[in-house]
Amino acid sequence: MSSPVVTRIAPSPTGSMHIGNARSALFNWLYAKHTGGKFLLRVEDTDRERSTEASVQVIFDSLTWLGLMWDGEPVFQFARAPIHKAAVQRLLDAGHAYHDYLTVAEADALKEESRAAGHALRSPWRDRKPGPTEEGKPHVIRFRTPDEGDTVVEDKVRGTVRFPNKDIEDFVLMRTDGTVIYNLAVTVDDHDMGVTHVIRGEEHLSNGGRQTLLYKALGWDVPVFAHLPLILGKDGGKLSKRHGAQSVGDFREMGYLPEGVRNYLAKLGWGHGDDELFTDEEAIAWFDVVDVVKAGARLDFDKLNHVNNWHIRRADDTRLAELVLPILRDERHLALPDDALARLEAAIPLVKEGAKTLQELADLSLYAIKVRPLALDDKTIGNLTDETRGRLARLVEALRGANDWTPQGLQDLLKAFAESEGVGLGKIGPALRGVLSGGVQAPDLGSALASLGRDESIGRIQDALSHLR
RNA sequence: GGUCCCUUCGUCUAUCGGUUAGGACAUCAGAUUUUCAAUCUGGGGAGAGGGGUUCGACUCCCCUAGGGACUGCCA
Repeated sequence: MSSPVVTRIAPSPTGSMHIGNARSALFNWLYAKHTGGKFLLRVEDTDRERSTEASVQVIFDSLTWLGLMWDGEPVFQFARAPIHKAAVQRLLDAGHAYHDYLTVAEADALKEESRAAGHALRSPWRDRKPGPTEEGKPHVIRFRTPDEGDTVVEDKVRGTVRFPNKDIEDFVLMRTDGTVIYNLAVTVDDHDMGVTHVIRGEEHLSNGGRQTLLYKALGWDVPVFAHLPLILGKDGGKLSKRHGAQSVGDFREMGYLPEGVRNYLAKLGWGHGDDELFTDEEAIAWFDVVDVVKAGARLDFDKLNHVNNWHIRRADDTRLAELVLPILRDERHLALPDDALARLEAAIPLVKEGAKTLQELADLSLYAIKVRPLALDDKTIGNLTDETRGRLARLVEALRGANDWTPQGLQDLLKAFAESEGVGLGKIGPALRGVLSGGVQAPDLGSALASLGRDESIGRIQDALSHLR
């Protein structure tokens, strides 16, 4: 009965993709998936200064990494300039727009006057035909905003929002150089792309009024609008670099999983009862724009960490190992053994419960990929008393004979060994830990031994016993 | 200045006129302990203020205060 939903994300290439933009993309994606509709991408590259090939690529990369794949080919706004111009001409022909020969300075002065008079800018040129002096002179084309009445935006999250027309200025549609302005381009493109639901940041709410005016003047159906609350920084201010992260790339570098970011972002400004941690399938099944919250939300890394940890726990270990490996190799410049990937795969399931990010997962699994002989930290060296050395040597024998090389089996073996030595585990644990890990974090000893394997474990212990005297 | 939006624990939120105002993160205390975590148990913590409407308001209306967006020949 109702036409299929079409949503879109329309970022402009600025060199990075803001996380707020990413959330808009997510909500559009979720809503399209939820309704079985389409999610389109339009690159707003009309600002030729900033629109480099590289910054366009950032948009593709950011969305791809986030797992928000768009349907069909992306639309490039700049390429549609002739269509935009035709729309302006239609507006001109219908009397909804006019040529304005005011200079920038004159327009500024007039805005001041209008403001003082209690209304927005209305150019004298709206009812004046260019004379011989103006013919051929540079000028802009402005929209003829109605003087009376209100423009109403039926917003899915904010309800009915009315803008008095007298307070909406005769905004520019086409610049002196013949290129069109944002509001015109967006309206024409959204219409041509068949967009049914415009879901975007709250900063566009007042543009919703101007665009509604354009849709009506052009004789088109107005799409459903839904304006999302802003994402704020920890201090409640606008999210910026000083808050630690603001672009999709930042979050990626900090070691967040795309599904973790999706989950957290979805929770930021939208909710489904008490559900906090969920999969994409659940989010898609539950999502609806009418459930979006109105107030701006602060980005909280503690909560993000918690959400991300949940997704790391349920992520595939091979995938995690493949993500952690380059961090260790390329970011930390560590020399890795040939079987590094296999070692990481063995270690990750033992340590991932405590990892909030991939960076932490790298810290926690670092012990596993160290190359023998390990450099020992001072604390461990201090622990290697003659007494302890004797015990470790005897432990090596016990390990050689171990027939249950599993975390639990080895845990039991250690307990039994400590007992046979007549001491508590605390007497041998710290030294063994240091010798096995080289001083970095490692899981409990049974798990550490199990993940390292018999040869590597015994080798590391013997290295310590022989290399240090 | 004008227009518009917003306002429940520190943070994200639930509540859709009747609840001891619920949950999550964070925090605090305890348990556990071979590092760091993780885990378990328990605790503290909220309706911006003022008026209405109503038998009854966090919930509806108005005012004030505070925060934010827009007010570009940027998007």
